[in-house]
Amino acid sequence: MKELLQVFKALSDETRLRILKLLEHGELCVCDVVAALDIIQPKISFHLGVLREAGLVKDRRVGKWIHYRLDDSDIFRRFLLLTLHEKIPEKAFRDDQRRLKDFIKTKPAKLTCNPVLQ
Amino acid sequence: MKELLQVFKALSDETRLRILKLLEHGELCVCDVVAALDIIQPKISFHLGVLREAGLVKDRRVGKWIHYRLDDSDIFRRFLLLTLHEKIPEKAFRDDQRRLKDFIKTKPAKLTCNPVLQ
DNA sequence: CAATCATATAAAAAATAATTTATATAATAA
DNA sequence: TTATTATATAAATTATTTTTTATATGATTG
Repeated sequence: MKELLQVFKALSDETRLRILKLLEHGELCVCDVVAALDIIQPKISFHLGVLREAGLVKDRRVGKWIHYRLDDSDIFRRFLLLTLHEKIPEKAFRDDQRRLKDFIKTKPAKLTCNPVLQ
Repeated sequence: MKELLQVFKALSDETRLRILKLLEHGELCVCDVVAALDIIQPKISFHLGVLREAGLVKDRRVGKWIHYRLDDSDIFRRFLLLTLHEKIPEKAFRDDQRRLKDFIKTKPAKLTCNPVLQ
């Protein structure tokens, strides 16, 4: 009950949906998300924390970076994430995707942070 | 997107989950819900409004009463409601169910309002 | 080990949502 | 048609959540 509420609350915010959509294609570090959404870092950290507490994302430290990825180990959350990705068209957050691309392109040093995206 | 947010927000409140759980077994009028949840009427009306706006319940007038029922005409909402009913044990809101029963029992005149429950 | 970089957290401020109280509306009953 | 019953709505208050600003932590690099 409390858990259900926590998951629904986590999904009740546009910034957080943007983050989840961004993570659809794989793991990202906080600074990637900051750049993609063009939102200040403490705000992103706050929202990532809400998503983590709700069990919708997982984090792991990689050197001085912290990487976040979707957590679909639970079937209920997995369905919600699938629905989200299906219901929200790619173009809805086209700008986020573009800024992410640009950020990664213009920062070759960043590749140590996110080898997945090379 | 806006619609998704609206649905998740509607599900992010304990009172509203109690209402949805109560409606699992069929249509009820506002005064039934008021009695079952033991919550003042304007508050119940407010929450029913939120659920209605989100497309999770439907209403219809029956004489001077207004009946509410789950609206599962959309597959996404239907899944959410099913999950809710599956994830929240019956006993979680046992008191609500009991108060509803008592209310209906002690008000025979009410049967005009809710023939379903005779 | 001092400086820097990436991220988290705390405190204050701002925004949003829920609750209460009072009143309006609409249907029915007297 | 007046009174009553069921429900909705508006305004004011309270509570919760989000945002901002400032600072702390922890790892890395020079």
